[in-house]
Amino acid sequence: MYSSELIKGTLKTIILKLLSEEKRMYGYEITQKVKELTGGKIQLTEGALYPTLHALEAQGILTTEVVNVGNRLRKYYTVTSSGKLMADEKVNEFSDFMNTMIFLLDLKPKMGKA
Amino acid sequence: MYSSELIKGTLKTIILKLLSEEKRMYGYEITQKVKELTGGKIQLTEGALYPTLHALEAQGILTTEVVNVGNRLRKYYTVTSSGKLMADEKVNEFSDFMNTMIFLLDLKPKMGKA
DNA sequence: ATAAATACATAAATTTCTTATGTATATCTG
DNA sequence: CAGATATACATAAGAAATTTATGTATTTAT
Repeated sequence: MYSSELIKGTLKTIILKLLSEEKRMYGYEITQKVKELTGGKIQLTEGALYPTLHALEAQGILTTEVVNVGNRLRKYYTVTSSGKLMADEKVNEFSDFMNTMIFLLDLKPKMGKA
Repeated sequence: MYSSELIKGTLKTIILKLLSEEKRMYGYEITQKVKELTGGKIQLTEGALYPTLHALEAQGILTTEVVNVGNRLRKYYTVTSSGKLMADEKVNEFSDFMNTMIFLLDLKPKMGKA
């Protein structure tokens, strides 16, 4: 787990990127997917996730459909077309930001398991 | 300029890294150096910078010496030995975090002007 | 002379996230 | 089968970090 300061500000970017790829996902599913993809290094908390999803919905970035599974409900989120634009913008901005930080912090590019 | 959300959480890392390289710097100098190195993409605000410097000093991460230049004062900051350790930790953590994000956001490594 | 730059500082307001709490069903484990 | 854990949502109080605004004062450029 990273110190929480670092992760701040990336939540929307992560949500929009995942939803851009996966068609639709529900909140809990997003937390699990992020945990899985990062080997537990990033764990989204519900208290941060749900309010953010609600806000994105209110802005027309996401739409929802509630589905009953067994006896429990799931709220699926889908990105709208403007949401896809925003997802690209956010990812590009973060990418650009990383390059700036690599230069500023004098980091060597790492060719890892990618 | 990046959306401010992104820059959040990187302030201490930036300060400590610069001070680790430059021996000693004063607050205004840090803002100018960051602005210069990032082509204006990151501009530290005084309202964020000074309280953070004060906090780092209170924690023994930085020490200060006030110098009179002409008729104006400059407060120079220097990293202590524990500050150097913290600088390395912060930079390494951010580097690790970036790798995680590159994977999560499916970004291609960019060989740029570096 | 006036504006802009240099150089510090702090306080109120805002944003964003953490922590805590609440509800309810489903599944695993001994 | 009872209790713990996992699934699945939600919100509210508090904390943390930053923005915006304001203040003081000197120096340099126009």
